[in-house]
Amino acid sequence: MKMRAFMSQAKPAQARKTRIQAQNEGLILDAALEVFSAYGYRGSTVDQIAAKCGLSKPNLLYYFRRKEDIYTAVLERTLTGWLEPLRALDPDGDPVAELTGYITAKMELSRDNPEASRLFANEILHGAPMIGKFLKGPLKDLVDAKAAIVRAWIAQGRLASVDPYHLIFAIWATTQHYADFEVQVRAILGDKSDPTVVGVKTLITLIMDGLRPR
Amino acid sequence: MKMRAFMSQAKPAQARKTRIQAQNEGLILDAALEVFSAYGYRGSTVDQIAAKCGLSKPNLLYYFRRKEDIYTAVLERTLTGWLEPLRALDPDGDPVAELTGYITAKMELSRDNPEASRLFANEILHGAPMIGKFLKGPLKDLVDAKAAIVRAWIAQGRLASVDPYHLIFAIWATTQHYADFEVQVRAILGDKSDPTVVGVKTLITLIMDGLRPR
DNA sequence: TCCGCTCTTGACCATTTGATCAAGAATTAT
DNA sequence: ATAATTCTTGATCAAATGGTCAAGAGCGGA
Repeated sequence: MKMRAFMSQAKPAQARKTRIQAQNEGLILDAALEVFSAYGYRGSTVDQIAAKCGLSKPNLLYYFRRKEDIYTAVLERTLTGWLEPLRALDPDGDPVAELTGYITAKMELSRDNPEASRLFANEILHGAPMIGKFLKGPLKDLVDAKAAIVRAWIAQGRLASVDPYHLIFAIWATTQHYADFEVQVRAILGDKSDPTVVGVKTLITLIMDGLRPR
Repeated sequence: MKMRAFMSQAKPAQARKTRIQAQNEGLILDAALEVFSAYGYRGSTVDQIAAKCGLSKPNLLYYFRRKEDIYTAVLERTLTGWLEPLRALDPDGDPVAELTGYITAKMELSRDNPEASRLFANEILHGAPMIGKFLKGPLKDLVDAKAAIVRAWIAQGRLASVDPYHLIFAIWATTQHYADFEVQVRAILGDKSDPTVVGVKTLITLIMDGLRPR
C-alpha cells in the first residue's frame, strides 16, 4: 500500500461529472464505507463492495481503477466532516461550556457515524499508511491551535491545569470508544438502550468535575 | 472465520510437550503477535509469520494446522494478563487510590504491550468474531463485579456519582488510546519523549478532579 | 547402537482476488 | 436520426495465499 501525493484526484482528465457518474460514485463510496469499516482494507474485497452497491466488479473498476483508489476516496470524503467539532471550539466562549459542547458533539458524531469512526480507527491502528501526512499536517495544525486556546484558558485560571494535548486525546478516546468498541460495550451492558446517552453524561461529569467528592 | 467452542486446545492428542515443541510454539506466538497486531488477521500471511520466526511455512503449519489456530492461540495467551489490573481493584482500599492505581497499571500495560492492545483493538473493531463469547462471559462477569464495588463506594459518598460501567469504559479508552492510536499521538506530539508519562498524569488529574477550577 | 517418533522441507494444489480487455448496450449531443 | 461518447459486462489472467503431502533429517529412549 503506497503513500502517494496525499489524496489523489480520482479522475484527472474529464473534470465534468455526468449524472450517472455522480450517482454511481456515490453508491460505491457508501458501500465501500460499510465494507471497509467492517473488515478493514485487506479484509475487504472489491467483489463485496460491488455486490453491496449492485454493480458488477468491472463496472466498479471503471469508476475507481484500483481498490486503493476506492479506499482513499472514502477516507477523503469522510475526513472532511470529522474535524468540524474541534474546529468549532471557540476561544471567546466559556471554557467549561465549550468543552462540554465539544464532548457532546464528538459523542453524537460517533453515535451517528460509527462506520466512519471505525474506518479511521482501523487506518490509524495499522500505522496510518494512507493518512499519515494528514495526521502530521492539517490535523496537527488544528490541534496545535486548539491546544493553545485551552492553554490560554488555563493561564486565565478558568480551567484546572492539565496538558491540553492529552485532554484532547482523552476526549477523542472516550467518545470514539462507543463506536470503535461497540461490540464490547454492548457485550457488557447488554444490547438494551443506547449507551451513548448515559455515556456522554458520565463523561461530562468525569472530565468537568472528576471523581473525588467535593 | 467461524466461532468454535471458545478457545481451542492446539494439540488434543499428546499432552506432553517436547523441548523443541515448546520453544517453537513460543517463537511462533511471539512472531504472530507482532504480525497480527500490525496488519490484522486478514492482512497477515502465514508466510510473514514464518519468516519472522525463521521457520518454513510447512513447519509452522506443523505446529498450528490453520492460520486461525495461530490467531486464537495468540489471543488466548495475551488475554490472560490483560484483566489483571482490573481484577486487582480492592473493595477495601481507598477508592481514589484504587482507581488511580488502576489507571496507572492500565497505562503501563498499554505502554509495555502495545502489540497486545492493538491485537484486541483490531479484534473488537471487527466485531470480535473470535472472542465474542469471552466478552459476554468472563469479561462481563468481572466488570459487573467491579462495577458493584464502585457503586458501593459511591453509595458511601466516597466517590462522585457516576455510572461505574462508563467510568471503566473511560479508563479503558483513554489508556489504550496511547497504544492503539500511537501513530496519531506521535504525529501530533512529535516523536520526542514517551507520551504516557504526561498522559497518565493528565488522566489522573482529569478523572479524579476534573477541569472545573475549584 | 538402533528403532521409533518428532521435526523439517521442497514441491505442489486449489481458491481467492485484484485487475484487464474487447465487445456490446445505453446515453447524449448535434 | 445518427454519430460520438459513456457505460456495462462476461471472460479471462496473474499473483498471492492457505493448506497438503511424501520423503528425508534429526532426536531420544531402550
